[in-house]
Amino acid sequence: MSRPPIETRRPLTLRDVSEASGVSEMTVSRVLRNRGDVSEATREKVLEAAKSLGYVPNKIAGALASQRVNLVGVIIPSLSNLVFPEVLSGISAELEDTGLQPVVGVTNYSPEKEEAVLYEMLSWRPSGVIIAGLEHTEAARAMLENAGVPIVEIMDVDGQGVDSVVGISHRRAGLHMAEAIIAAGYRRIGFLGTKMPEDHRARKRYDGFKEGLAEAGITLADEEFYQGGSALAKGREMTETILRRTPDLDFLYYSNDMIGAGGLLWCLDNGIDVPGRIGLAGFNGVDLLEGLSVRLATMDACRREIGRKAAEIIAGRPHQGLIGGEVIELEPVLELGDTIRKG
Amino acid sequence: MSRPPIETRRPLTLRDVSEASGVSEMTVSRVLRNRGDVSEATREKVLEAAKSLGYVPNKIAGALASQRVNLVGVIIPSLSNLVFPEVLSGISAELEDTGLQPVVGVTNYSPEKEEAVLYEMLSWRPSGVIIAGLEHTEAARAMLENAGVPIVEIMDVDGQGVDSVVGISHRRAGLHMAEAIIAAGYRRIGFLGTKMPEDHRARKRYDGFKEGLAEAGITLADEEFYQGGSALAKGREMTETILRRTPDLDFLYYSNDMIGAGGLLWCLDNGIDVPGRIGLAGFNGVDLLEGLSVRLATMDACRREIGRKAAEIIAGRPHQGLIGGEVIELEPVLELGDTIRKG
DNA sequence: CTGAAAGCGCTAACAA
DNA sequence: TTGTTAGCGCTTTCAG
Repeated sequence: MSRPPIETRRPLTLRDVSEASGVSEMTVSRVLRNRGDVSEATREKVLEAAKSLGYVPNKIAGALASQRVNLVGVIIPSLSNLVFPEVLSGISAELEDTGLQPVVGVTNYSPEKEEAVLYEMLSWRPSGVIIAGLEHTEAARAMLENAGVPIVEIMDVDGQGVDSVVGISHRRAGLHMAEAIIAAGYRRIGFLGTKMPEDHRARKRYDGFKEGLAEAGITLADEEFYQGGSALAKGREMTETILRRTPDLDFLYYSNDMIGAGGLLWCLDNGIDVPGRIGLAGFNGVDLLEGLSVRLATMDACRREIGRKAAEIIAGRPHQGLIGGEVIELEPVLELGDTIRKG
Repeated sequence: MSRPPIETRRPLTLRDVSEASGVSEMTVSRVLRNRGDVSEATREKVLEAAKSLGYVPNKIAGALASQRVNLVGVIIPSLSNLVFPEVLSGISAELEDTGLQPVVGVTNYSPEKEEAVLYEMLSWRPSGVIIAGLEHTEAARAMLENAGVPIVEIMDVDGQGVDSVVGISHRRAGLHMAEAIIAAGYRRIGFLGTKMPEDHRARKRYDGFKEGLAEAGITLADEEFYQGGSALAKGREMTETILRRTPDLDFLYYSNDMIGAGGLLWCLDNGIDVPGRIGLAGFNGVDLLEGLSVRLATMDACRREIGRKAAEIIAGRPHQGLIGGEVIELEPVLELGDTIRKG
């Protein structure tokens, strides 16, 4: 079933509206942007002409002329990670009434791809850039430094940012989780996470976690890593694997909630007493999982809030002058749930 | 801890590279775009100058001059629906090597927001637009018709598209699910879904489902709708509610996999025999859930594939001439899983 | 309140 | 292989 081709006519310009309304291009432009004083009469004439023609302004030309682009570049590692759509949603909510629009680029956790995406974004001369993480290639870092627009690095505060930074300390998140686990009396502790050298935040949590254990004179009893696949399913598998290998583990710390939920479900299916026989904890506070009958212990990473604050910095910067260099550290909240023994 | 402000120097232009390399702007431009023949010697000179200056081309100016924009507008209702990030991922994969870049706009299922987002997108004169659904405001439809670039409406084929269409028939998806359920011997059937007047695809599945039941002389025994909140949790709640109200139901059809999974978990927790006492089915084939011990019956909506095909149409159009009007209907695959009785 | 002129930074088209 | 010229469609600036 095919229909006649869309006709490719010349796109309408300001001039068309100008001619149709008998008003100069300049005045038409003023009306369409709500700038300067225009008499109500001309205003209406113009608006009507524009509407009846179906005129859509050309922002390319507008941006070139005004040297102003209402776009904010947002660079994130992934859209399937669940965490990032939430950050995005915070950004998008905060930007709602500012006239700014987020443009998303995805890097798949590849520094090279990140560099390429950043280059591409900067070539559109956005009003600001929000980028996940503090670790970038040298070239990317140079681009960020020279972009001449506000840059906000998000998610992580453990390191040195280029301009502003909004996030949590993943190192301390891991450390605090270790402390809570030890305080609850667990001693034979296993770690389960992703095998992703480029997931710096997961790594920092891992490091912080081990640090926290070390403070209590404990070392990780076992660990297990995975790559790709459905996180829930991987959580099951890994849990089975690690418990088979090291049966006396009494706690499993998962580097994210999805694998943690998989592990939890596996334990429940297999009649393992949680948190009596074994305790579990994840990371992120994914609300997706709120419907589980047993609530997994986790740490909320303040994802929406991070998005909001980052967007706020970009949107606010022009007003408060180009200050730059804010560092906003949010405090992740430990939620004990039902998978860590109380007292 | 604050650092000195980012210095706001004049952005570099082609002219700066031209002067630094002693080559004309035009030749610099050619080198940077890999266009036309340039001697290896000049080429290297230019590249080095550009790199050492840290020059990033201005696509705004480039796009205006060349009347070409390597952006593809993608307009979707939501990023938290899980389905859409998957579609996006298909689009982004297909566009990978075409030089085209997706730009995402989110409508929150609001037709007015969709109209606004579309207007905004078209004002950047993208090379094409991919938009979810066939239902738009009159103004939005007019914009799509007059955009002068390929338009692909995705997800749904039940209705009349503006240009090309890639999707599945949600009506028939619902209908087939009804047939499968009846064939398995279930008779007292309940429906659980979202209370979203603007989710036309869910509505079409609902209609198709009832149609399928009607063919067998059956009517829906009960139904329950929800709005907002964690889908998994809502699935639990609604399942409890509907079964309390209508205890003799022997099948529950959920309008998406997440609430379906919530219902499944509730049944398992409450020792209800699935699929013996009651059968369950969802919709979407969300791999996120692959780790459940009992696999929910579902219908894969071919989300990545839809994204791929849509992007392929946009990317391919310039080559095969502006034909327009393809309609690609994909066939959702019924996956019986473990929650529908066999035979 | 309205209009005219001069670009924004780049590329198409042509000339050398 | 390289350079020159003339815009792309809009906004800034300044003059009426």
